Amino acid sequence: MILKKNNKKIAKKKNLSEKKLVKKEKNTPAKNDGEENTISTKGSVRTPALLRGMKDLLPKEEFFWKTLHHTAENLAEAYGFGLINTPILEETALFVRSLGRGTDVVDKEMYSFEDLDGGKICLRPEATASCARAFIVHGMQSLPQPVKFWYYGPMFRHDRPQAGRYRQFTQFGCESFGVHDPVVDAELIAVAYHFLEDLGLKVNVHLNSLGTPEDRQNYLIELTGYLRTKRSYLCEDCKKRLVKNPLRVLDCKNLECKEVLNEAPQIIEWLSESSKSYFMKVLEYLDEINVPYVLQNTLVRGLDYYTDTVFEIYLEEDSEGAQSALCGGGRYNGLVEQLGGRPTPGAGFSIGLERVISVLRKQTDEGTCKIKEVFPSVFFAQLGEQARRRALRLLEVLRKSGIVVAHSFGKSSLKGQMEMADKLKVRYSLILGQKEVQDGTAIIRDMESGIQEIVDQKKLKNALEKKLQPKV
RNA sequence: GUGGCCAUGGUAUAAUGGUUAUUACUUCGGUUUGUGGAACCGACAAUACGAGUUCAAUUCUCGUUGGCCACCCCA
Repeated sequence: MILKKNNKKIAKKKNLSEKKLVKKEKNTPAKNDGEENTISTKGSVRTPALLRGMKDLLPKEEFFWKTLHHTAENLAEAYGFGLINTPILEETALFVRSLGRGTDVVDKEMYSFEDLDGGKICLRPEATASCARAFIVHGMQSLPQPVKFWYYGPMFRHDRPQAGRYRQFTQFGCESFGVHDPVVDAELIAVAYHFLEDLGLKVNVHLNSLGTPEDRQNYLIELTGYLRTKRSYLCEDCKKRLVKNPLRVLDCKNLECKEVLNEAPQIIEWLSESSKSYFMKVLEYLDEINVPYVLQNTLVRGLDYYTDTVFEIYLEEDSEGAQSALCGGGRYNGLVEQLGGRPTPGAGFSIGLERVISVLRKQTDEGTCKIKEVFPSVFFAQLGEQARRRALRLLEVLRKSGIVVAHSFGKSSLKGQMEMADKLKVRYSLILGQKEVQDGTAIIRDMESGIQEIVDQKKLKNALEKKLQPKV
């Protein structure tokens, strides 16, 4: 059918030049596999597209990812967190019960579907609930407390894609279960802060406390009461929020709403004495370990499970941009119980790595990025079949001694290989030709000065190590 | 989910209701075959998809898909 259509189209273009006609015909599929849309301008088969909001991580970005992973691993382990890897697929109920019905994440953004056996499952939209589940399932309440996890992996939310927002994204996060102590909160904030700081980012920690669920409930009543009296001044969105999730009115960006909020009751004033002093302790500990922070009494988090301390970390400059929240987290003392475990306090944070990388890339363009990519410092050029064989062997030796050597066996001309060496910006090239193979030597060429020296193949490794040592 | 802007080779771009779709970078090959950074030459390679208007659409219109931005929300 499609074939017919195409012919029709070609027939229509009867005044096309012969050349163009031939080209078009070449692009016509010889046969159709029965799939729809198999026609493409590029060849006879339509290339399946990248799904919306998804992203391929290409080798040119790998370096960032590697750095982030190392940084996360080192930091988390230094603070005594143990790696946990929970499945990407979970029971849908896990998130409905923890994040709460009525939150956008659960209501609109979950990739949930029916399993082959009829069970309701979904792609995890976050990892905290999974950690809590694992904590319960593996009876970790009988481990020495706190139990500290760190995780690193993909999360899924069917949101509308935007800069710094993908449907599959990667989070690094830490969770700490079993201890209700301000030190825990402070430590988590410190880890998140240092992670971003280690990457050379200047960030601000925004901090608030929601108190106990009772505090929150009392405050909520008070706040809703107040907002109702000012209802007519609020924007449309906030009117909806008033019914659905009044706390969110607090961080509305609308100016008139902000004005209304100036007079609104402050959550801090509604905290119980113990919550208040708990929060003060968190601040004191942060001062103690020199983590700067900003109090933000309008900061509430979108997920239901938070209690007491909540925080977000933003990039210091350009705090506009809705996507500038790099990290979010807080305490969730009721979570484990909500999921059917023994009452267990907990706290954690997670960092959106795509956002971090987008900042790092911007800095790289500006030349202010702290992270620098390491290139191979040696290139191996070979000439002729015998040299190629010998080169393979020598490369093994060099690889085992940890020297990163680039090569391009695909190119046969020395000229081509030298061009490649130049593009890779290596410091030295090794040249091995017919002559060298016979003499058992190799040429080491300093790419900057062009000076060459002939070295015995057996001494190649040592010679290179020596040359590379001082500058590295 | 709502609104705005956008869609030309791998990347970045030019142009046009009509004949060979511009240019640069990248990639590949070459300028006497064992030496890179320069110069020159050549090759590969694009109008997102579908429909409509038209003698003729890459250009105009609509739809789809995708991207960016803002909102919502969140990391």
